[in-house]
Amino acid sequence: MIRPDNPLIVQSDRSLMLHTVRAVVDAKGHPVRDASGEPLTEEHPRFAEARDALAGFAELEKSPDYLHTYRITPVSVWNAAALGLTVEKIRGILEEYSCVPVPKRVLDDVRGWITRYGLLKIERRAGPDGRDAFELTSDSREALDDVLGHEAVRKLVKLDAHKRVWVDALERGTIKQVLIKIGYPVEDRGGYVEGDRLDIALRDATRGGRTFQPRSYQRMAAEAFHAGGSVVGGNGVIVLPCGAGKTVVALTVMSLVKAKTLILTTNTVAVRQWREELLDKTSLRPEDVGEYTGDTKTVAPVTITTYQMLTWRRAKSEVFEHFEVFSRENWGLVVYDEVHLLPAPVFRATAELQARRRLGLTATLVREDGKEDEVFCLIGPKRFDMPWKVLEGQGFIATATCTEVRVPLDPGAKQEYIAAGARAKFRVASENPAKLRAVQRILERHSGAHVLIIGQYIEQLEELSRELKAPLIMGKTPNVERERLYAQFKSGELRVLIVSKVGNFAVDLPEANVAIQVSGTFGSRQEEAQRLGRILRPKSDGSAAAFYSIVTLGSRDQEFSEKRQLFLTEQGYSYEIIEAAALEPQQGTAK
DNA sequence: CAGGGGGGAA
DNA sequence: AGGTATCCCCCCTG
Repeated sequence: MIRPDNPLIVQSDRSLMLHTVRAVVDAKGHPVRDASGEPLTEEHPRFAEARDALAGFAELEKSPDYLHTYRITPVSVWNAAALGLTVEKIRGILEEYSCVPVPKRVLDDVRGWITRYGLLKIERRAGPDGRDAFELTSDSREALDDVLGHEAVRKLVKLDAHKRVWVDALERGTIKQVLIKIGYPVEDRGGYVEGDRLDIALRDATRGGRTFQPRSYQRMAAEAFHAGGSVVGGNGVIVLPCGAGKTVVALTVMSLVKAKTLILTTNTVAVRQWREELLDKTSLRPEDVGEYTGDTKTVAPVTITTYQMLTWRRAKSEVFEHFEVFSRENWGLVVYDEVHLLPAPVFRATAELQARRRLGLTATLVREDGKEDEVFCLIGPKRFDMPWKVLEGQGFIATATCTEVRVPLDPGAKQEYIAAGARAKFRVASENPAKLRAVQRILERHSGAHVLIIGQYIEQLEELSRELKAPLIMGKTPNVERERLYAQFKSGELRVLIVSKVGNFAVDLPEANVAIQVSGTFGSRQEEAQRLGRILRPKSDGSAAAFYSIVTLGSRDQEFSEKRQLFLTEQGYSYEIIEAAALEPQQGTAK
């Protein structure tokens, strides 16, 4: 039933336009105007539910005030399909919110994609020589012939006399990468090696003296990953907001798999935090958990390392030396922390790990390099997700307000901005000295708060550090120093901490409740989400968190800022936009 | 053996 | 696209 007052328009190019507001009309249907004659608008009553329904299978592309644009993409549909969304359900959602008939072509495209997912399967067969062999199969001979028509596929497979298609165990990952590129996401039913057994349990009242229970959604996520046993389950991605406790999901999965585990993460501090969590919340003893980093190289039944370690090569060498060390161990599970950041070379290493269970953890499945399909085929599809606002509603992550503060370009920097080339303009605008004053006003506004100031240009951050007399943590800050400052911040001794890109992720600072972003990496949606994530740990007093993004009015900085906000907007956060002047005390009450 | 500096990589 | 920061190893110093 199509209703003309619905908020959605579905176009045949698979773009979706969603109205965020509608005009306020009087009883006669005339627009109501305010005192100055401007027509009044109100949030469209079906906007929020439509936005939440679309988030399941479409990606937000643009979010100006009145009209949000989404796009339905193959990977977004495949991830939805992995969670059981069907063409009929998608049709139902589109028709529920659309104000015009849904073009048949859109549904045909979606049907085509969903049909192709799982049309090709990889099955394990006992080979003649007793070794495992893998067969690429399909109920559709036509589909098999179609992919065999591609040179890249033929190079990776062997056909036998019965025209059956065989894949070498070493090419199991590569064939999936090639096939997804030509539109065939394979269902890998090849199963896993079990790995060396490791007795690991979550620490509970009877074991450690202290009670620890995963939250219900953490348990659900772990079980969704594990479900299906040794053939279907056991690989894929769990998507949970920052601060929702993804580590605990991994620990729960480990207690289900009970095998040697390799954990890959982004940096050394994260390695240490993983280790502490493992020792705190599981039955593992210190000697069971090894750190493998630049500082310490211990391989233990549970080993934690960084992505860069995994792909490190000697100059001009082809060999991943450390990866070879890990290859010798019989892992039953590999955990990919912050899987959206997986560097491209890790895909190559991961292609060789297809026989191991693989758990990806992330807050945002989006990447800015468009390699979502590689994550999909090498780690696995999305197995579980939970919208940020749902967890916020249940009190598991803090309520947060987002504010974009627009600061005019400092007069002193104006000439420089005009003279700068297109490339340099972004940097000049990002480092706008006038941002300092806005930061100071925000600090006054939140006088008792624990504030993180986050930016990407070291010079800018050093300047802020001098002016605000607050310490700065950046790449060259030694780990000891970092840990000292983080500890001071946690204890409350330190109220304001400035961090460079180091602070983007994997830093657990439960007390932080205000974040001020002064510059960022171009239009990175995931970076914006990570930075908001720094302040989402629920506060002991249940208070709200505040996120500020300071941008230079009318500049490249402001344009990129719009792009950065897309993911969080998709999740239901809305940015209040204010001018810097509104932060000044004398005008503070005016709204 | 800890810590700092240099160079390379993605 | 855009460019910075970061992390790794190795070598040096005391």
